[in-house]
Parts: sequence; C-alpha cells; structure tokens
Amino acid sequence: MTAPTKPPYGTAADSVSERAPGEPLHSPVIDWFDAHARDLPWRRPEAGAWGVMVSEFMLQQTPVNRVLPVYEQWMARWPRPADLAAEAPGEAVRAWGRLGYPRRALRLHGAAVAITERHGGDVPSEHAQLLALPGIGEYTAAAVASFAYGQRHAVLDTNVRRVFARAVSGTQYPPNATTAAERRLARALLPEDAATAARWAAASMELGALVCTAKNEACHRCPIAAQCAWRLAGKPAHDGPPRRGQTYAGTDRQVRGRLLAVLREAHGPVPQAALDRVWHEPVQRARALDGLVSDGLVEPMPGGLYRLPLS
DNA sequence: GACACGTGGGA
DNA sequence: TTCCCAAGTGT
Repeated sequence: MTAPTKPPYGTAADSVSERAPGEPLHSPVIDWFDAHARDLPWRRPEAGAWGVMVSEFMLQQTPVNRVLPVYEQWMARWPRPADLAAEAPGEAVRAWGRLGYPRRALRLHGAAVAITERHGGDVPSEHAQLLALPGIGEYTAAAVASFAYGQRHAVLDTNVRRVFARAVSGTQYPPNATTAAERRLARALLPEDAATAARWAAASMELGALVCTAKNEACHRCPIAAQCAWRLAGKPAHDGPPRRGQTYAGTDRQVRGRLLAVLREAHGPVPQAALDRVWHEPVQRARALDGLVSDGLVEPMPGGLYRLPLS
C-alpha cells in the first residue's frame, strides 16, 4: 500500500464552506491508514468482490470481531455467489448464526440469486446495479464499488459521518439521520483520483472505527487532531436531540430472536410446542412468529411444524 | 422521517 | 446492572 504520488486534495474541498481552516485531511489520514490499518480478511486481494460484499452485509450494525469467524466459514462454504444461490435460503439463515438481524442473511441469499441470474455470477461493479440488489442500500453499494472495484464514491457510514462531524463540523456526533449536507460534504472531500478516493474511503472509515470512536476517542493517536474542529472548539458536548436508544428487552425483536434460535439449532421441522416454550405471553409470541413467517425467515408446514425456509 | 429489525461486549 | 453501541436497509 503506497501513498499517492500526486496529492489529490486541494481542489474539490476548497469550496466547502463548512470546511475547517487549515491543512487538508486526505494525506494524513491515508498515511495513518497505511501504517495502522487492520489486516482484515475482506481487505485482502483474494477476498474478491464477493468477499467484500459478504463482509459488508455482515458488518451492517455488527462489530468486526463478531463477524470474523462467521465470514471465514461463509466464504469457505460459499466461495462464489452461485454457490450460495444454489442453497436453500434457510441454510444462509442457519449459517448466519448469532450475528443478528437475520433478514440480512435472507437478503444476501437473494442477492446471490440475483447475481447468478442477472450478472452471470459476478458481483456487478456498477453502483446502480448493486443498489438494485436486495439488502444493498446507498452505503453498501458505494462500499462495494469503492473497496472491490476501486471506484470513486462517497462512502458514508457511521464512522465516516462521525469523523466528518468532528473534524469538519465541530460537533461531537452527526445528526440522527444522514442529511443532504453530509452527502454534499462527503462528495466535496472526495479525492479526484479514483484509486485515492477508494483509499480515502477505507482510511476515513478506519479512523472512525479505531481512533475517532463514539466514546473514549483517542485524539492523541489521531493524524488530524491538529485540524479537528471539534477538538479545537474544546470538545463541546452533544446538544441536539438525544440519539434514539434501541429498546430490546420485552420487544417482539427479542421474541423473534428466541424463536429463530430454536429453528437454527434444529436440523429439521420443529413442532409448535417447542417454539411455545421460548416466550410466556401467547399473543406476542404468535405475533412474532407471524412476523418471521411473513418476512420469509420461517416456513410453516402442515401439522403445526415450522422450519427455516427451503425456498 | 420514524420505526422495526438481533446480539453481545464493554464501560 | 443498565445503558450504549456496532461498516444499514426497507417500509
């Protein structure tokens, strides 16, 4: 990983009014990345576009450390999209294990089917084609196009948003939902050169993940601490509306999780009675099961049996 | 734009 | 123990 020979910064960002005064951000962040990037399996060349895509699905709302073992097993079992597409969707849900948000497994399976049918088994490189796949939204489409294909896209995930909020906007946290101003800023900060832009995307994300973290940020290790608007302002505390906390205990989500855990660990149809044991309250239990069925995560069978979906 | 959607580790 | 948070997407 060599640093860019031609500094690509200094053009696009010059017109950004929110831009903090001082030095450009790209070069120090990319240099820091070259020295401190984690050696993650989906960053190795052999991962390919499919490996990048699988990792992006798994990493949605899920910490790296929890993804690592599941990713390795997944790629060993299904090294190409067509391999996964040939399986029952329920196998994807089972292999997903306890990563959480199992609808992602179903969507990844659906994306593999679509790639096999529509793209000859190769992960598409066009942003619009990626976006059309199930489970791929604005972020993941940009991430795959950037990380797997070296294209120039603004990759705006929660890490990058936090880095920008602090370094550029001078606030502790970004807004709850991504704003047009954030997208504009991300585009404006994007290096002109595609390869450098892709490097910058990975580097700014890594900075947010390792240094500019949500809590206990490590400014002493930050390559742009000297230019950080938030730090320069004395790190004012977050003021706006409190960030929405996720309630969990007692919710349908928790019940769904328990129901699906039973189905995952069983290797065949499960009788209703086995599912009834996971939650005492029958109305909520039934509602959760219905939700799983309508999501396609569970398949009802005759005789009050349930299983992970075969199709 | 607000919500629903899993899980488990760390402070 | 309780709360916060972790590379978002779909409705």
